[in-house]
Amino acid sequence: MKKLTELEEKILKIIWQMDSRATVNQILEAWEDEKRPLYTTILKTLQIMEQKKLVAHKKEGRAYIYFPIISRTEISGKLINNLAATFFGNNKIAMAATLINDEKLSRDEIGELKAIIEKREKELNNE
Amino acid sequence: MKKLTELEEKILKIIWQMDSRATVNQILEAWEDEKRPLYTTILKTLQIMEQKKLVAHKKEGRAYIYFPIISRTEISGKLINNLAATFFGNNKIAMAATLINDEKLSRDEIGELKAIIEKREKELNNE
DNA sequence: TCTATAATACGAAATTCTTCGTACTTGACA
DNA sequence: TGTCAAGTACGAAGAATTTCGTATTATAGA
Repeated sequence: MKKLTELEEKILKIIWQMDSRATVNQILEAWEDEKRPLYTTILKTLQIMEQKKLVAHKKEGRAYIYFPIISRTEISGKLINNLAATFFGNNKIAMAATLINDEKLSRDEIGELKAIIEKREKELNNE
Repeated sequence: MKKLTELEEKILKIIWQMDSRATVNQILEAWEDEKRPLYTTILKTLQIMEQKKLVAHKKEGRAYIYFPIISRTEISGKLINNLAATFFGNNKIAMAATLINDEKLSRDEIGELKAIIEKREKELNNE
């Protein structure tokens, strides 16, 4: 799977925020930050994304509802791996350390993360 | 700063692997995975990257040596934030959890990560 | 200093992504 | 069932990225 384009990524992000189903107009209304694209730009991009098997649609009432057909986990896993490879010499620990130390996690978040790690440790011991 | 293009990202990755300084030919020789671009493609891209203030060069012997003028931390921080925003509703803990649980970290790596977290916890307590 | 050649410069073609304009289709409702 | 507005289709223009071809420059070595 090739890297997502700028627009593809933004569109998917919004669809996910909308519980993984949205019409063109809903995507348009939910558009964040910079200037919104035209209705037809989003539609056209969705049609291309459909060819690429990133999304599919079904008709509901008058309009099409688009939904992703690749999982968020699948894409994000690939992107995380790519990030680790490109910027951290494939060292995921170094990447996690950046996340922990540079990205201003709060005390509570650090606590949560510790709990996740300890849970994972236990799981590994029981395998 | 806009997202890096495919080629820009690959070129930077290689330069970093080379201790942050490489000639066009060195980049070419170190090219990974898929088919190598032409010499002039890499050169041209470096020249464009220079306009964008991503790299600079100096002459050494007969050839130019290129080096990044943005820090790896700066770029990766932005990309990590973007990834968290796009795929994890801005929840960095969820992203870290994916990294820990899905990306097959070994027992040792988990241990390392725990140490990093505990160190960070202490720092937070002393602030 | 002359020459061969390694290296850069750069415009234009090719490709990919995004935008735009407009034609076509369809369903709600009078 | 006719109309109109909401929605889709789609080709072509525009923009950005990548590739290519060829001209120019410059240094190492004879």
